[in-house]
Order: sequence, then C-alpha cells, then structure tokens
Amino acid sequence: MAMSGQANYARPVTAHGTDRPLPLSVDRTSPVPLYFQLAQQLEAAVEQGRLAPGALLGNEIDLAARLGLSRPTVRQAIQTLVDKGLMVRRRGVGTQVVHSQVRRPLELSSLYDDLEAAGQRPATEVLRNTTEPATAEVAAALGVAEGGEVHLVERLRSAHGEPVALLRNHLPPGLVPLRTKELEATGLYRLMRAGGITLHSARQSVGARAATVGEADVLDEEPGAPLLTMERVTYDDTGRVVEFGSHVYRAARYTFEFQLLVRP
Amino acid sequence: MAMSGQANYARPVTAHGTDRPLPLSVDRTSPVPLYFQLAQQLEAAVEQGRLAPGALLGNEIDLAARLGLSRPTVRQAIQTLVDKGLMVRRRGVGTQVVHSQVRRPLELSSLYDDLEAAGQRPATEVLRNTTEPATAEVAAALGVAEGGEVHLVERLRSAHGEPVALLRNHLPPGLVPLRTKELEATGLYRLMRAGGITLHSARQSVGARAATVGEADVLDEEPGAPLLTMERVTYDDTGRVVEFGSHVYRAARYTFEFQLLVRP
DNA sequence: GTCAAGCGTTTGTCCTGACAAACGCCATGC
DNA sequence: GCATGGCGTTTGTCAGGACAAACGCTTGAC
Repeated sequence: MAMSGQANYARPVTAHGTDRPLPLSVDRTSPVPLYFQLAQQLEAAVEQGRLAPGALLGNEIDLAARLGLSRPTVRQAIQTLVDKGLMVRRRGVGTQVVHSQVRRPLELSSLYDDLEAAGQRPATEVLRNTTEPATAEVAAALGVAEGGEVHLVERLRSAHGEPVALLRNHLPPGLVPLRTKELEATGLYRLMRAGGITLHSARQSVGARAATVGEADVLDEEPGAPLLTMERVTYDDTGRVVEFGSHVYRAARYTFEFQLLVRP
Repeated sequence: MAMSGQANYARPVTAHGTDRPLPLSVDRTSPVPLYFQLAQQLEAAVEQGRLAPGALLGNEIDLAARLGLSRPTVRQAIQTLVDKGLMVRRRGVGTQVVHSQVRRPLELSSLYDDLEAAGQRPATEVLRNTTEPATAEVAAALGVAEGGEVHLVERLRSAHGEPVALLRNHLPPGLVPLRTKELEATGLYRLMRAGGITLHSARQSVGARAATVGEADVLDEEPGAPLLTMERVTYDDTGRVVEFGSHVYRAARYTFEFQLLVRP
C-alpha cells in the first residue's frame, strides 16, 4: 500500500509499517507442526503490536522462501489466523492484519474460567450434589427415561464475597465422579475434561426473567429482580449429551461478553 | 468399525450404515470450486439423514479416487465440515458424522432475519431516524468526537402484532443512506450490506435489567419488568466501526439461541 | 487369562508444481 | 479530464507424491 510504486528487486518482504522485517523462524526438530509454529509467531506479533493493524503480510511465495517452507504450509498457518478473524486475505492485494481488536471468538467457556481470567478469584458453594429422578424437561434434554435417576449439582458461585450466579446442572448417571470438594475447587468443565470427556459442542439459550423468592434469597436480590438466564445442553465428540445446565445470573453483576465473526 | 474383520479387496467405501454407496459427483465445468461442491453434497447428505450420525466416511484416498479428485481437495472439503462441527476426524479410525444435531454456529445475525427464519413475519416501526450529537458513550463506541453529529435509528420491532424489541442504533455520519421506508421493509444489516459494507466482526454484550417507564410504555410491559439487553459494536473488514447498537428485548417473548463449538 | 508387541489402516503434515481469478495501477485513447 | 483496457501482483484452486503419527485389532508370550 505504501510501497506500491517501488521497483520490486529483492524486497525482503514481510515487513512492519517501518520496513523492518519481522523475525520469523521455525524449528524443524520440534514435534510442533511447522504451520502451527508460524501461526503462533504471527499471532504473537499481532498481539504485541509488532504487526500493526492494517499491515500487509508479504506475499506467500516470498514468505515461504524466506522461512524455507512450502507455500501450502505458509497458507495453512495464515488460514488459522484468518479463521480466528485476525487477518483478512484479498486477492491481488495481499493479507493484512485486521484493524479492530479481536479477542476470543466466543468459546464454550465456563463461568469459573471467565471469572478467573478476569482476576476475580471465584468461590463456589455446593448446595446440592446428589441424584434425583429426572423431570420431563431434564429427561428430554439428557435423553434418558423420565423418572430415571440423574445426577444433580447445584452450586452458588460468588466473586469478591458477593453471589453472582446460581448454577444447576444435571448429568447422566455414572458419567464422571463428582466430589463436592473438587466442585468447590474448580469448574465443572475442568472436572469433566479430567474425567476423559472430550467436549465438542453445546446448544445454548440466553434469556431473562424475574427472580423467584427462593432465587432472590440465595442470590441476595429482591424477588422480581431481573435475572439473566442461560440453559445449555452440552455434547461430547461422540454425540452423547453430557450435561444439561440451567443457570441464573444476577443481572447487576454479570453479562455475557463475546466476539462474533461473520462467516464469509 | 463394523467392517473390521473383513478382508479389504475392493471395498466400494464411503457407504451408509447399509453399505449402500453414497452418490457423489463433481462438475468440472462449473465455476464453483470442486472442494466446495463436495462439501455441499456431504452437508446435504448429513442433513437429509443419508449419512447417519456416527457413520464413517470412507478413507480419503479411496474417496478421492472415486471422485477423480486429489486427496488435498477431498481433505479441504471435509475440513470445512469439521470446522462447522458436523464431522469429527480420528487418526487411524476415519472421519465420522457427529451424532448431535448441529445447527448454525452463532452467526452475526440480525433480529429481523431471526424472526423471518422462524416464520414470524416481523414488522418494524421507525420511531426516530435522524442525527444527533454523540454522547460520551456513543462517541467512544463509534470512535468519533464527543458532541459530533451521528446518525440515530430507533425502531420498534414486532411479531404477530406484539412488540418484541426496542432497537437503538448509532452509526457514523454519512456511512450509508438510511431511508425510513427501507428500514421498515427490511433489517439494518441488509441495508448496510446493500450499501457496499462488508461486515467482519462484532463485539457483543448480553445482559438483563428492569424496564424503565419509557421502555415499558413502548413495549407494552410493566415498569420494572425484566428485559434482555444486548449491546453490539460492529466492525467492517477494514476495521472501521460501522454501528453501535443498544437493544432491549421483552424477556417473555425473546431469547438468544445458538450453538457453540469447542475449539480443539 | 492377561498383558504386551506387532501390524495394517487412516488421518496429519509437508513438499513441488501449475494454472485461474481478482485486484490495483498505469498507460492509452477519446 | 475521464473512462477503458492491459498488465503485473497476489491469493485461490487443484494435482500428485511422500513420510510420520495415532488408533484398533490381532497375535504372541508369559
């Protein structure tokens, strides 16, 4: 863009706005795939501002030659960043860093991790950790027979000593052992992963409603106060339902924040 | 899995659970990329149940040979479906269709499209369509000077004759012409796209709060009723902020539904 | 009977090479 | 001055081949 009129002798390519070539290299003895090494370095460069927003990445051919890689490998690296929304490709123009600050593109996150990432030191109080007969709604969500025994975990999550959310989770019986002590020390998803379950996808529904008397009592709100609600059915990679969650959050103390990408 | 002990003479591969080979073909005269043609056919087969959940796709080599394609092309097709969460690959095992029913993975959707897709025939009443000086919050979101003129669109969206949401959108001045008549006939995002803007990403925040007197009046609710709120800053592919929206939804009549994928 | 090693299968990674399509710039013509 | 066509640049698509790594089953040893 700024270098359009120049002759193209042996341009070192892949530069910053300042023409300073970006230090990139790959380690062929490492077990980490080459495209992944490159992707990580590029992502780090974007995050640290060494690749300014709008900066053009040099063309793929030169970049590959400079790194001693083939073009498909370089493309694979860039593609992962494009998928993350960090870069945009334009035919005849090049690949450039996106201007807007992109963060996480909405993962299957747990409240525990969210709070911890925000430096809030979450605390969990397990109100119930037992089995009970499945109601019609729970049975339908988990794909078990109505009235059959299912696992129920009910937790109160707080941050800074104030209650934030009331979490009710139903799980198929015998899926993974859940000890109350562990539930109070970490999040449910971490325990499931540690139990050998590979989470794959989830279907979520986010809404709002007024607090019931019981919820208001536990959450230190007035009855009728607005609450943010989230229902979620989670599947593992074999397609099994592994969890059905019904969560309510204090509207004054929690919002869902996330970044969306437009599918091209 | 079901065919493990068999000798592997000239197995036709890529079958259904019933060993009936799936009809697949590509048209080399079409301008549509080959990998995309294949991806579409596979996705359609999954959706129509011709590829049952859990079914193994034949190995990539044979599949490529059967279609007269190269393996990278077949892989590219499958990869798009894996990215969508429709399939799972396992080394040494194969690629299989995911069990759980996957829908859209949460797009940058507009309320208008959502309602229309649900067959609800949305109606829009434009309450305001004007310019006004930017407040501090709006100025910060849009990246303009505080007090500078910005475009404001305020709309009431209804379905089945009942109000559903109150939508307030601020736009940079002169970005795209917005006629009231067009705003009542379609959604804001469609108009922006039609105006040559390529939407890229958005940062969203979803929460809840009690209705103010004014909101209750417009939405036919009681003051203090729980409302679902959404704030969104939308960027185009050059990184410009193209919209700042503050929406409130009647909690009893609207929830956000979406599907999440776990990043592997 | 149980556990470990071996082996075939399948995906993961990487290479080289080639042509097509879209974009922006420049020169040409009016 | 302005529209238009040509041209170089860059990404998009596709082919064919090669080896490595992970998985599951079978075989063998104890």
